[in-house]
Amino acid sequence: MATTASNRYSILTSSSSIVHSEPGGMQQAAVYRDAHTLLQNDYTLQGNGHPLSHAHQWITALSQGEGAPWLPSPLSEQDIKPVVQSGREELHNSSSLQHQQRPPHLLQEPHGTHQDAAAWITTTSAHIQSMSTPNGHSLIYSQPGFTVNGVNQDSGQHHALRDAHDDHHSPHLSEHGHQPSHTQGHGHHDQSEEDAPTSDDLEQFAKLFKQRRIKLGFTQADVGLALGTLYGNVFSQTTICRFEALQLSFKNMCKLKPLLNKWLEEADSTSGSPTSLDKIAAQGRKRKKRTSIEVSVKGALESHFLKCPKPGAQELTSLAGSLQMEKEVVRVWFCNRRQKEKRMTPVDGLLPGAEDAYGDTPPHYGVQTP
DNA sequence: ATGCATGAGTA
DNA sequence: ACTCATGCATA
Repeated sequence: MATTASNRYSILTSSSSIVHSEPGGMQQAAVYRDAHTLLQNDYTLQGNGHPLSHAHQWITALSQGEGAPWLPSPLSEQDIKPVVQSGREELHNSSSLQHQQRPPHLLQEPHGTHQDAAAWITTTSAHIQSMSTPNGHSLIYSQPGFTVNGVNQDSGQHHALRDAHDDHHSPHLSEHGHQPSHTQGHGHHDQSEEDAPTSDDLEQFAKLFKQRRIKLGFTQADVGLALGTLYGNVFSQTTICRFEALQLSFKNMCKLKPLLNKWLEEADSTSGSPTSLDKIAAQGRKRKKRTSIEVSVKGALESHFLKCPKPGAQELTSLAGSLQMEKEVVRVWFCNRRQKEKRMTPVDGLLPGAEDAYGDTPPHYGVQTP
């Protein structure tokens, strides 16, 4: 049974009024970017040339009536983000908005042998492998070849311990240093510039950030918008939330930290003249309705994941078939699941013995969730 | 706070 | 086809 979900996407969603016009107060879509470097997150829409990369099944499967609702309209269709603001603060400070960031550090994927063998930090410590933190803290998350030794903590004035995590997997020995970039022999905490933060730094910062943010009375969504006005990069509540919860990849955390740090400074320095303002109006992107997978099915997927986190196309098909789900949904589920494993705060509930049986998921030690 | 989803960039 | 960054929609 359990075939309730996974079929039927609400095709009755919305009237197909594609075009929209901003009646009334239409504000300039603040599109930063004019002739500068762009990053990645700026959806440049044009009326034509839809990025219909992959029209998947749901379209063909059940979209004959008049096209799947989530499909971009064949005509005018823009996809900007509908950033709706809370509508609390409508102050506007004329901050110079600039667009540009791209931290010169943080190398890209080395993709040499292992896709994840990115060697970021590499502190100049002597020993790398002491996961058993005597202090019982220091979040070591060994992801792709990133070694950090959070030994020697200090400033015993914050969180004592979160949980009794005793099941430490075997402290695998990582390869040694191979990144003669620039050794940063920092003996103390100091991470405000462009240096590779350690996972500990990130954890610290995230915590502090959240605290300050709340103190200042901002919501995660507010921050996301503020970042947009400050740097031209808008972020959603989701992202901010994940940052605070350390649910992003290490690399991603590193990228966001400077931005959030800046905002923090701005925020509390100008704690009187709020910032924030425009929101890019957006409208709609027709998305596929979020399919909710039943718990029972999830369980099944989980099981398969433990066995084989990377099922082949064939396996996906059969699995999907037996579960009566679209293959795409299953595929995406696995993708998302894999991403979870790569977060700084790995998913809990890992059974002992079943580790990286596929040589791609390095064991991670990490604890979180206060 | 999270689950499912999209898309750009890669391999 | 997969990873990675990111977010809409939802619990």
